[in-house]
Amino acid sequence: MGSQYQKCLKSGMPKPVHPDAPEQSGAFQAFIAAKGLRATRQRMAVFEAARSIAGHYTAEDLLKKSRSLDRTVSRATIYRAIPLLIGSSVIREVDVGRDHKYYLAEIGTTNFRAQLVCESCDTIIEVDAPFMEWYGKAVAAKHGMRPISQKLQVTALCERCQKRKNLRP
Amino acid sequence: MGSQYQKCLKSGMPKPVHPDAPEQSGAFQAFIAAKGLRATRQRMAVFEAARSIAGHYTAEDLLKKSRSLDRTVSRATIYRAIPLLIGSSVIREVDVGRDHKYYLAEIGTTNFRAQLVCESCDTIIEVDAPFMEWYGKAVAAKHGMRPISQKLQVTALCERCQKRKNLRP
DNA sequence: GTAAGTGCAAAACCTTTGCACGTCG
DNA sequence: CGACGTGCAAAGGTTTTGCACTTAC
Repeated sequence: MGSQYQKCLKSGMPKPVHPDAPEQSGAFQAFIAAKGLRATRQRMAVFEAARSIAGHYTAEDLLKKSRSLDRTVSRATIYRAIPLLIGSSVIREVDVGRDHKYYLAEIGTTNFRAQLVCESCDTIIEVDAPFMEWYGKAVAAKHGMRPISQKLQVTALCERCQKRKNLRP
Repeated sequence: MGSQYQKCLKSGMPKPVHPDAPEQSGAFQAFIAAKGLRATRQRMAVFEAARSIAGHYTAEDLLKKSRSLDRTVSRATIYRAIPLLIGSSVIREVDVGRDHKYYLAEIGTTNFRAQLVCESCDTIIEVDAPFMEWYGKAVAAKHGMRPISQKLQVTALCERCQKRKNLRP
């Protein structure tokens, strides 16, 4: 935590990539350029991979997919690229307290989202919960704190796993 | 995750220790006995330590405190005792996505609690949010899932850290 | 050309586990 | 006694980092 990349992103971030924009790749390159970074072959491969995987995926999934686009992408590059992708709003990080974090292609909604996590199969469903954003901010303010972000996470058993006697798939 | 202890606790758990009961230690021993476990010197030391630390603490904090009561307590014993303490409702686990988990002596309230976490100093404030319990369950049900637990976490900057220019203490 | 970026492998970090010994009942 | 519990140290698994080599600009 707290790597050079994260620090770099916190200060003076150019405006985020707009996920709905048709010229996604161009926007990411713009972000890269604005930060004085370089659009390397590996970075672009990770970017393409990050956009193309459906649903929630792990860093390892991202590595596999990236390597299918560019054989030379290493694990270190994945972990170094992730903060850039988050900073440019290409992906979002979802930490549901499992052993690894999940990532998700950001698709434009700015609404607050809650995560419904199946305890058995780890499937994550995201649901809009705009009211929560207000609620969390109000709670923080009530305690003299300046709100930054919030997370609502419901652990549950999905329909399929309810039928399957709670076995991991 | 998913150790023998956790499995053991999931099935046929005797009724939890009542934190408000005056004879706490006795109740914990009762839990231990009901599970066919043994009330060892180390276990009782960890139990006493877990009850005596104020606020949120880490496994390492618990180890230090336990060792101050019984020099022979090892790190392994701490990690093996934690699921027992959780199972008997002596402590509660709080995972706010930091590198380590936090624990907290359970003090009787059965209300749902949200966590207000200071991003800078990691201080955790717990606030009753009974409405959220209903809300989370409703969201799960709406998606055909059977709710198990939920977590509302607000990351913010506490008053002290707002003044201190966000430096970690 | 030169500084940023990369791959590799080792390190870091909390937590878990295998094993031989200790001890509770 | 005999199984449960313990300490120690090593293993686990994800993420980070040091270093020398590449490469984008």
